[in-house]
Amino acid sequence: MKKLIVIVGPTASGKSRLALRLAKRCKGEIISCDAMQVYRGVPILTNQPLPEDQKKIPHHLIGFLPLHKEFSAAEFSQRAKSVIQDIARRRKVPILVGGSGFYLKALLGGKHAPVKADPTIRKKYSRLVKEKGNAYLYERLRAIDPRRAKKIHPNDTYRLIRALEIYEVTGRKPSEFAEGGGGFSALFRIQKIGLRHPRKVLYQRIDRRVEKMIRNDVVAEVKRLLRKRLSFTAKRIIGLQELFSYLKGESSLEEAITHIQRLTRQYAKRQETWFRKEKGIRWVRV
RNA sequence: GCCGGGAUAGCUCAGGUAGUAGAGCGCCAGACUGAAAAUCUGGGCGUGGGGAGUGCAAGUCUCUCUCCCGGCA
Repeated sequence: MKKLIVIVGPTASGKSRLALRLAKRCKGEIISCDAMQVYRGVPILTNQPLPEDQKKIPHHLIGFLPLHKEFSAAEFSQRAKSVIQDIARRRKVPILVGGSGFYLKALLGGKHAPVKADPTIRKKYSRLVKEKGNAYLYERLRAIDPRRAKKIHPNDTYRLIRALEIYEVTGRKPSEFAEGGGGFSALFRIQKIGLRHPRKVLYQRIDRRVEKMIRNDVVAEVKRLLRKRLSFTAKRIIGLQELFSYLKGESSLEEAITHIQRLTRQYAKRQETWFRKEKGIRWVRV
């Protein structure tokens, strides 16, 4: 059976470096599993691997998508599957590297409702929430699919809307699309490596990384995007809004930096929560 | 030096008529069914600046000291 290496861990834990080392040693190719590194034009802001490293080792799913395009776990899963199989066919070792736990789950974890996000439907429900509150949406979901409703908190508008969207598009209960064993992950012998640091060290690394981003002139990178149309997904890149507000004179650079550092630390914490519960990871303390 | 205004959770601050304290943010923990770097949930005993006084009882009233911020000199 073919081997698939998966490297997980919070942001700034050193995943890319480890991946590069492994790839050199075992003729591997790297596939990024990162919701934001897919975008073109933001290599500094999203910490994409350096061009020189990408030249030495083939990297995939990095910096290929224009910022006005939406992206999703679904699309990631599709693309990653074909890239990984292609690598394996060429007798190289695919090395999946990333911090987007949900994307990893979409790829390895199994089935999901085959329903694309529909902006019109979502807009409709967003308006409903504003008018009648999320309790109304929750009751509506409970009426059609109590099983799914039970797993969603009434305040979690995001998931409520998604569940109702699935129902509206397919006419079937969202809970029918239950998780199943993924056919894809069965094709490989998966070896998961997790990177871990003491919390204090990780936070220091994050703070330093943000400072380095500034030194590498991330401000210039972001300035070019000021007047561009950005997709819903791309708008959520950490640091984008903060640097925009600096560029528009609404905050100082100092404030923006502190803010970005904090958001990144909070993100890293959530990533740790996600991966901590994941089974079969060999944890490496760096 | 004088006149005001402050000093309460890590930070910013709320706290009629005195009855041992809350909110936002942070922080910690958790969830996560194809927009996830998102979204959501749970967690607050803190020598109430120091000292003295009045009261059954003081963050809350009185006095005093220390420090901070305005204004006037």
